[in-house]
Amino acid sequence: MNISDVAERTGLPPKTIRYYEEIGLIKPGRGANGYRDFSETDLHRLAFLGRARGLGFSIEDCRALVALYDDRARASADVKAIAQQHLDQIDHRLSELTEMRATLARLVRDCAGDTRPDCPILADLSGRH
Amino acid sequence: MNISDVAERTGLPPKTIRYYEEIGLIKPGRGANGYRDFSETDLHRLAFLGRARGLGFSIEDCRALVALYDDRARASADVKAIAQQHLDQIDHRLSELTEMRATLARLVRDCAGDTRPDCPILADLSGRH
DNA sequence: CTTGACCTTCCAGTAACTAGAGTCTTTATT
DNA sequence: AATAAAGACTCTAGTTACTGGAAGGTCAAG
Repeated sequence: MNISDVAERTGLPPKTIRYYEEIGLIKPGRGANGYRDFSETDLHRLAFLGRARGLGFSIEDCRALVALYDDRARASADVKAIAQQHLDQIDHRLSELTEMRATLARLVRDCAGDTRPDCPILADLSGRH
Repeated sequence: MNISDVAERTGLPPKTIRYYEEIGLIKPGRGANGYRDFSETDLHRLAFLGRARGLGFSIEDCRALVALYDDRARASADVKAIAQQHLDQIDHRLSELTEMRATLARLVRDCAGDTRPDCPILADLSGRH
């Protein structure tokens, strides 16, 4: 299977697929013409990667996850540990963003947003209180 | 004032301050020895930048915000537009993260996390249902 | 006068792609 | 068969916002 077919079926752009090969996440075969020749296994692996990335797992997380996926004898605890760690990161990021949002929303609300130069947003950023 | 004093007073690392000069966000003077010599104005500007970055504004947003800050005749609407746009981005990111979190939390909850190889997290990522 | 703490510049690396140039192969049309 | 369009290939460089490290100049203290 050629790269554009795989791109279509996995939703990943060809550039990304080449990149994943470059960093060793997949190792598709090659035809006589030098074109990559993807197997069904490659396709599944790429789909797996696409879903993991969609859930926000880092590339290195993905590398660990596919290794565990390949390992028939893995313990589910190993997978859970990675997922739990990622979940904690998400929670952290969420609380940061939520706080940021609150501050920004207050500033936006208090700003007249008209032609006058007076602006509480800039006043806040400048450190005046 | 030397760079390490500024670093301490603004909370920004020296490397970051040099970087901000490199990309034109600040233009501190120079002493006879070639050392940067920061004025109180530079200090305020850096503190402003630090707060804006802390609120998640991009460097380009910051560039626009300091320009507006410098412009005595700016309209508050211009500032508000940037802030509102950023707020929208944050809301978008928040909803993505929230959804991601829900999916991941369900997977983690359903995973036994023991020594058995059976793992619902991998099952989900592999596309099985 | 030397040690150590600063300061300087410049180069390279990070995450995860993405854009574009230049070239080769395959496929379709004339 | 010639040609043109589509699609494949590699390689370089750019993106964001820094960060680390090397090599070298400067300054204050003992």
